[in-house]
Amino acid sequence: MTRKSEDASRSTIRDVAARAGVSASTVSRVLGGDYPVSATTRERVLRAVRDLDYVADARAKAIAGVGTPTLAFVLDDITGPSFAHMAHGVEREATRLGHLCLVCSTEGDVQRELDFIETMRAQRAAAVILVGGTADTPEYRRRTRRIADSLAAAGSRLVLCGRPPLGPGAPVTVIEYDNEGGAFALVAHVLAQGHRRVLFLGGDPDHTTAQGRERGYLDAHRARGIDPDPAFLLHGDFTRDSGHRLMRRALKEGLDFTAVVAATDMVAAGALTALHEAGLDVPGDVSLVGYDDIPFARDLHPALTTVHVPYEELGRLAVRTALGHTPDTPDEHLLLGTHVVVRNSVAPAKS
Amino acid sequence: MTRKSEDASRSTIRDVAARAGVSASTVSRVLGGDYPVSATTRERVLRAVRDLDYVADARAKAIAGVGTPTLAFVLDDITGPSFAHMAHGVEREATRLGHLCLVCSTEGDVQRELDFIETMRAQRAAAVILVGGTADTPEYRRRTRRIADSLAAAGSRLVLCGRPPLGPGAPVTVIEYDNEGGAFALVAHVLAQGHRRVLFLGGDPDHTTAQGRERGYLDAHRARGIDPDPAFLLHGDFTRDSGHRLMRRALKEGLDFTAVVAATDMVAAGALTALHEAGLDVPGDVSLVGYDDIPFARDLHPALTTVHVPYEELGRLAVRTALGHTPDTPDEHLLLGTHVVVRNSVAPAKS
DNA sequence: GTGAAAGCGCTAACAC
DNA sequence: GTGTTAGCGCTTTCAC
Repeated sequence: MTRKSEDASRSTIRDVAARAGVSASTVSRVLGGDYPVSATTRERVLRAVRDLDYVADARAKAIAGVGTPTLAFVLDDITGPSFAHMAHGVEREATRLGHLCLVCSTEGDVQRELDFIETMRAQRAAAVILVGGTADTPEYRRRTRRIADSLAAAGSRLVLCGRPPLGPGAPVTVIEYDNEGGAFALVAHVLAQGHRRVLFLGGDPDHTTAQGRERGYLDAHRARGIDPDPAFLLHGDFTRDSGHRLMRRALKEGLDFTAVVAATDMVAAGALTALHEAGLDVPGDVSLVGYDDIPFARDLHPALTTVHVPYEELGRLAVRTALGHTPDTPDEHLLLGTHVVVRNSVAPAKS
Repeated sequence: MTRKSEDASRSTIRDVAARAGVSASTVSRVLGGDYPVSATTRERVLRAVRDLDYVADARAKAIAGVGTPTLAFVLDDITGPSFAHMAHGVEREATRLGHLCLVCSTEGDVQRELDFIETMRAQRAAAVILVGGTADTPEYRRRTRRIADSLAAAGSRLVLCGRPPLGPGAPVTVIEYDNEGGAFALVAHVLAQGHRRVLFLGGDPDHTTAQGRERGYLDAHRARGIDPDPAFLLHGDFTRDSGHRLMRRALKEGLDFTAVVAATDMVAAGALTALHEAGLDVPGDVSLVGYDDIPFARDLHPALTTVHVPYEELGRLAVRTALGHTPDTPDEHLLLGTHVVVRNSVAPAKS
């Protein structure tokens, strides 16, 4: 039966030393691992440690130069399935590599993002991973570039995961996936089924991820010599509710389409429900596709044709590359591929 | 144009002091905020800070007694929607209260959980929040109890969020929701529609959450004087794939049921797809209900009847109560209510 | 108003 | 093997 400390909250290495009748250095040594200490001393120290339920203060160790490295990641909202998968990848790999993980959800607030990064710099985080796209403005690039420089100067590293590069020369690691290419392939698939009036349920027009997917949508049309009707480009966000709302609106306005491309599977889910509510059959009356290939996509009815994105892999790679980075490593930029997963939500166009 | 430091990685308060021609204490004072410092000195210091892109080491501040408080939360896998929502609640509230958040996914590995908690104790985290149910064994309780004591002795706090108490006297804060009650109401609703042969697609029989829901299922039957067929109790985990697998098996084995109760919405989603694949209509041929009320539940077809659980609220409350705890606060135990959300996946039994 | 000195909890270089 | 000392980067008395 281990006796509990009287006041573990204050128990320090010196308390342990005192109780064991040795010096603090000795305690440090037995706890530290590989250092010759006599068996009996070690025993006494260990006993004192147990009695006091002592555990060394990690912060103190850190400033003494032997801390557990930490890694930070910041995302919009962990609640989105694709974010969650990236986060999971980051988290797993960090743990595997013996790093602690600090998180922050910004709820899309740029200031929060900035503040958090500064805090991470103060924490001397080994790397800061920005997860997911963002509103891309010149101002944003300028600020982020500065952050990247600061972090780099401090021996840390900024990682953009699922977010485009900042431009040449910025000391950042970027791991992204091909939104444009994926959307292109997806829309090409829809067009190949004969659809010509294809609705696009997009996100925030300033958001990089939304932009990439929209570009793919547009390019796929142009590649076929089709000039997409601007009225078919709807904007919202990446949530289920946005998809539902947008779809209802399109229906109410009497937009004449035979297929709809949703910017994410969540959006597609909401859209699907709106379609069902309107008594429309998918894909009989209208075809529908999503993007992300979240696990749930298979359970929609009909099972959703979508684009698979290796989110977990993305997260894992982000930490691996960031942590593997040394001052002479060239700045890395990985672009992961995606592929269309054909299921049952697309049918040939009627006419 | 801010001049960038030559080597910000080493720039310390003394570097700033030197550059500003003052002492370290003075720098500390101007950065610290409320302390009389002459305007010109302050200006010089601030300039040096900018020039060197200096930011005080948070770890050092911490051991000097003025750190940013930190809070840790550990869960199985952020990828599950309900976990994600709890995490989100925790994260938001922590941020609001000015705390940093450390995360750890255990992937269900008990040892990982233990190790992480110990690490958090070393980090002097203000509270450690264990999110989600777990396999409940005497061994588990003993260990967790010890952890709770250690944490308490160190002035920290163990919080069980969505996990049952450890027994009397343990210094823990527990915020849970009523699995049993929710399941009871849900199953009662199904039985009220005349169903008598109701399949239960459960989770790990040792897992507290799974157990609670299973108890609710059983009790609802008994309350009606029905003795549920043990063959109708299937066990798996809380994933979509588990639901799919279990449902297929039940179908293949020719189990004769008219309704199915899934332990989570994810399980229900997989089950629904399996039902569809078998050419069965829901709720025409068989009724189906889930648990958790994840956003997606509305987009299943038919929209899923389920139990709403205030996950975010749960997370928020967990941190609020934990952080509000003082040595003389009585140990709190909050049990949040749930309610059935009736949608379209249940129909009256045929016969 | 500002600096020198002590101290936070730890590790490491240097003695013995 | 083990203790003493210095030092990590910061804050905070305590003097002046």
